[in-house]
Amino acid sequence: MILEDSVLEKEISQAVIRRMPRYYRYLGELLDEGVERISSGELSERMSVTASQIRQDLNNFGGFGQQGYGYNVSFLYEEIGKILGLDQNHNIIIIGAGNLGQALANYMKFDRLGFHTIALFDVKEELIGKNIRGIEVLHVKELDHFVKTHDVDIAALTMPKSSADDIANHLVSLGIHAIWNFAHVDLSIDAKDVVVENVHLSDSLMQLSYNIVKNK
Amino acid sequence: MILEDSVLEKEISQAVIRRMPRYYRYLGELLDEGVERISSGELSERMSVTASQIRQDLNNFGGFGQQGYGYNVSFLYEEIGKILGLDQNHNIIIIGAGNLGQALANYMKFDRLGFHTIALFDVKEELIGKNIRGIEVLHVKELDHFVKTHDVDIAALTMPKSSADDIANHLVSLGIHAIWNFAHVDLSIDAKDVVVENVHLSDSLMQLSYNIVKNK
DNA sequence: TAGATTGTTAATCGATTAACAATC
DNA sequence: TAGATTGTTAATCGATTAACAATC
Repeated sequence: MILEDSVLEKEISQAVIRRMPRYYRYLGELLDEGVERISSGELSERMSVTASQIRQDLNNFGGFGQQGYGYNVSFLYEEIGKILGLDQNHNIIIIGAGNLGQALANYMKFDRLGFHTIALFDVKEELIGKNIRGIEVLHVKELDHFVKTHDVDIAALTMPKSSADDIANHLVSLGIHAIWNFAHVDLSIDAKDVVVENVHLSDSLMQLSYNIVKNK
Repeated sequence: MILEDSVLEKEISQAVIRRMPRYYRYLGELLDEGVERISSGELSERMSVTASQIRQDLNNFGGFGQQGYGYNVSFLYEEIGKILGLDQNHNIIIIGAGNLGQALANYMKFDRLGFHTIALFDVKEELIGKNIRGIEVLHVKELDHFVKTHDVDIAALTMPKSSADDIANHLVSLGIHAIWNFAHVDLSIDAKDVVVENVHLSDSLMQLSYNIVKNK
């Protein structure tokens, strides 16, 4: 039974996953425009990808379309939302209440997607007690107690890289399984069931820089 | 001659480019540790990639190693820096002086890499005149004059998505060729010689969310 | 010199695109 | 029904890995 499951369950490549939020975004726009149905051909033109890729991508998760008709926009939007886990709520804590941490806490867009920041943490006394859209900045020494008494799904690391690895491993030991890492390091976490998503801003800037120089 | 050039010039894939900043980061660490030379084998273990990929990647840009010896850390570090354009200065302006814009302006790390923020722009009166590490927040109405009188290499867009596309195209018309886009939209710029690097934070969060749900 | 490790070619693997039968 | 468009298989393309001759 277990064997059968693992055999049937085809792993979906991260290349596909990376494209799903973009589909979700475009379908949201179509929805706003009042478009009811769309074919892979039309969508492909809008998004500058091949229609083949769209159909192939979607069929990793099931047949959401109908021959001769195309895809129902609102249905597909909902389905991709479910695939991405947007049908459930995710509580976020942010470690590092500097500008970046505060910026993340301020994004109302994340709330609309089901991601709710419930606390920020920092070590700087002048930040403790500060309130961002009703979200309080707490001292890091309260982290353990907070995590044990709240439902925390994601920890965003927006503190300096020097402490990132220690904090990350500590959070994992507290039972956190998902880390959104903005620190400029690759975290070394041995636990196998922890997912890490990196946002390396300086890497992104260097990529841009490469393309600038190449362009000249 | 032109034909010959374009034939010889093999386009390097973005997959390779995306890995270069990571090599740069690890080499920087080795440098800090005082390591003088490293083989692709040792580096591959540290970075959890194949030695083959490292050699293949580097050889897109030239032979930086030596048979029987490996790679000289500081030389390779310098060379990758050059490839990524870190041997030159890049002036950045940030459009949108909210938390995210301020966070970017505050990153001293970028300065160390040669990326200097020289101004922020916003429309909110309460932000105008504010000073971040000596960088002033100006009103957007001064944008044209500023760009014409300064050497601006990169524009970072950290304002709401509603105005992102208009501003982006306006910046391009002012002669800016590189955009670091944090707005949650795909910019539609027709100019062919403009490079855009997107940082879609909500896409990143959704990817994380997918992996959380899959993990359960 | 012998040993180590690169640079590079060849083999494999995976992802994208094309094609088309199934079907609404 | 005829036309449109999907779902899916097959073909192509590109990226990764393996292998090894070149050479320090």
